[in-house]
Amino acid sequence: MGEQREAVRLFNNPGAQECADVIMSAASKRRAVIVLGVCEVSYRGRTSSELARGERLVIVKEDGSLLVHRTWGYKPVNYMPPGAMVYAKSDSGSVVISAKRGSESMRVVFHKVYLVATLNFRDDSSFEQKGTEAQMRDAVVFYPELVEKGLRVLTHEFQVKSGFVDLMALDSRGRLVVIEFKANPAKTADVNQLIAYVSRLRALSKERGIRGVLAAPSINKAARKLLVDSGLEFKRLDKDECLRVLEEFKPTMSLLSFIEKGDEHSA
Amino acid sequence: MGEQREAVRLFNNPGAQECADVIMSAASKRRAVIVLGVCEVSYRGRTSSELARGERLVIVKEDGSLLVHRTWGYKPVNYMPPGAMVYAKSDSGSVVISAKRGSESMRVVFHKVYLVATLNFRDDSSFEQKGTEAQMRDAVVFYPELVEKGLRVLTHEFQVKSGFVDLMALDSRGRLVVIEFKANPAKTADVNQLIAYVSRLRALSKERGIRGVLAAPSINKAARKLLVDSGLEFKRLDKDECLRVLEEFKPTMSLLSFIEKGDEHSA
DNA sequence: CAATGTATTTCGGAA
DNA sequence: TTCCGAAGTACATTG
Repeated sequence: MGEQREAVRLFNNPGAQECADVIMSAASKRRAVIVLGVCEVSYRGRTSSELARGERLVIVKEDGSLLVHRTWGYKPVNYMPPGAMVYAKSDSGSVVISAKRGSESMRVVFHKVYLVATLNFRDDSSFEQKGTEAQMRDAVVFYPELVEKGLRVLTHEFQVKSGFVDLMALDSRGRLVVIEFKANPAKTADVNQLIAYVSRLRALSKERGIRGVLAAPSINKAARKLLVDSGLEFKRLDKDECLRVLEEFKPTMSLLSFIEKGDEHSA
Repeated sequence: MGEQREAVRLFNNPGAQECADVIMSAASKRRAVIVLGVCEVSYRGRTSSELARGERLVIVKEDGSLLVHRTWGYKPVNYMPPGAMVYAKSDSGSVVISAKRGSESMRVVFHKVYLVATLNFRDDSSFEQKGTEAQMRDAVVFYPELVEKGLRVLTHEFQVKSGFVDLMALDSRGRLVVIEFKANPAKTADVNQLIAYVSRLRALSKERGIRGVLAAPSINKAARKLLVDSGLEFKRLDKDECLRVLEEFKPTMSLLSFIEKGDEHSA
């Protein structure tokens, strides 16, 4: 017995009809195809784009995604996301690959095809990645001093539906403090969010002493200016510091979590 | 005479040494290479990742970017951005491709190579795209009725980077209108941006009649609620409509642009 | 399904 | 060069 499976099948300098057939056949079997040749590309959908004639690598993947790569750059110059319906046909000596997905459509016309290869690939390995996280908010809930001394947390759902979570607290002088956390360097949009929230809160309560604090590892210059001009505050909050606190309080956390659930039931 | 240039050079089932040589040779000539085969990948840098053995397509581009693609998904499962130094060598029957770029490094080990192809591609076409946020704004500048009848535009810098507010105008009753454009469906963050700007403007000028308009192709539910609750308005603005207007006014545009530059010099 | 945040974000333009 | 925000962002996760 030899190999049953042919991982790569090559078609060198195929005719237009043969090329179209190969692509359609692969698509029907849910196999990926790569095409090397001279093509032009047009796209209509979220925007419109035209890419004139040039030599490129086109990848039709088994999930319907379609990538047009030039010989430089990380990103494809044109593409369709997964889920597109892909068709190929021969048209007066050219190969036309078209893809549709909702209101988006893309069309690749190959004037010359150097190579087509169908891929019957096996790849079920999982992709393992380590080293990302941001549960700064939980850390602050358990150790409010990370933000400032004397802070008492009012809202404290440390159910991590990570999302922009505004924490409400009282400072040492009894003023309401709205805290917004960001795991990444704070941008203008983050400041806008805090401005919008605080301004709504002030409009509702007529309370003048409401403070707004943006807590993040860093903040860019424009954002900082906007923040200060708006009478709000920045607090540098290091991710590693938060993680250390979290580690330290981990046992307490699970215990408290249990107690709170008990409280809920008794309420 | 015949063709001088060979756009694609194929090496079918190459030996490990031959494969490594081909890759190194291509790299030295600044040519892209694609490799089909069985590989495993590890990456160290911004995070750490391991990808176990599987059949994949690897692209080494002429700018030093390195992409590992599976047969599904838009994104490469592993990659190095442009600017990496790429090396290839044969190591006890395997081909090892390594890439370094600052503190980042990636290593692809091919246990079996089905195909290597070096690409000597020509592709100097420009990529033209239409339908961006900036173009929506330009369209409204030339045809304010796209937003509402009687609107007069105050600020009208054509290719100004956005950042603050997109457009200031007066409505038919003389009220100040702040308009923010979004080419994509409007989200909460976009509403926040408008709230923040309008609230600052109101605080500064004590003017009560300031209107805020968010102009976008659509708006999601949460964003709409926030918008309305904040006393602001939504205006559906179709991308294609804007493009048609732009086409119509294109000659006028370049002329006006020229005149404005002239004004700057005379000022 | 919609909405929200993350990304080894990448990419381009302006300060 | 650095900074900053858009992207045809894609993608996972959670309500």
